[in-house]
Amino acid sequence: MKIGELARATGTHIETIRYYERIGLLPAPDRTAANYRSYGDAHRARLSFVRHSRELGFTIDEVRSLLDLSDHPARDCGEADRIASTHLEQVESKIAQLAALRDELARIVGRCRGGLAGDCRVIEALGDHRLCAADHP
Amino acid sequence: MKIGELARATGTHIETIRYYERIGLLPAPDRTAANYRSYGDAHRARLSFVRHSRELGFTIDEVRSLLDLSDHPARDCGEADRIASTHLEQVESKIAQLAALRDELARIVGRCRGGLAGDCRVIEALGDHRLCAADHP
DNA sequence: TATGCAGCCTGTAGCAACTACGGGGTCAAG
DNA sequence: CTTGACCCCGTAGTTGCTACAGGCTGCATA
Repeated sequence: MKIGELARATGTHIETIRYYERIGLLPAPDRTAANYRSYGDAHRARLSFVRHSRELGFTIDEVRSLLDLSDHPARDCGEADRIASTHLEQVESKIAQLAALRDELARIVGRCRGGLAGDCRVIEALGDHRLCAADHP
Repeated sequence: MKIGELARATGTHIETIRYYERIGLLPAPDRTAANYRSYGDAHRARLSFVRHSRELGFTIDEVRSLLDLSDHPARDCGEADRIASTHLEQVESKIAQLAALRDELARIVGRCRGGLAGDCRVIEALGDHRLCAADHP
């Protein structure tokens, strides 16, 4: 299949596919006589793997390691588990961070009663960290 | 105070301060005879405002608008409230997104029983979106 | 046959929001 | 008088794409 088709099949932008090829995340496919990229099912599977991993928030480098493992089925999968677990921890701490942030924002927004910017509690709160209820990032 | 002092006082990198000046977020301060930047309390307050806003996740452009309001106390603060509310919504949806992600990751990680990458459920799950419990970003 | 248009090619530049670096000037202490 | 901490500037790198510009290719239609 051509690049446009692969893009549609995987929900990826054409430019992103070429980008992944450039950075060595996807292998360079064969070319047609007209120099068009020509992909097969293996390419599609690999790109799906990449997209799915990216959607789950893994960095490109992590995806690289995961792909490498997937390419070497005889290797120990402890590394995959470690990458995923570490990432899970990061996601969890990011959630906690954002929750603190949300609380703070909600508190700030709740205090606005309209009127002039000079009296605005939102502006005031932004200027003075001491007005914060709790630590946030 | 000099830039290093301001940096320490606000928990900002020196480069970041210069960057903010370059993009017009902070006014260019006076210079000493040796061409060192020389800051006063107004600068420190403004930088604190910026840092605090950034920590709360506002974009530079949003910070610019908020600073503008803070510079014009006679203006209506509805805009500040709007920016903060919109941002709050974004944070909330980001949290929901990450929570879905966390659930999926936890599910994936939980399935790893060790062994070979070829049999690893983590790798498998990454390759096949259909194995997902729910929609994630 | 001509022509239009979708689709592909390459290479480069842009985005956010910094961060790092190289090569140099300044200043106070020892 | 030299050492080290601090400051200056300008530029390039980071992550993960995305968006051109300028030019082929391939197929359908007039």
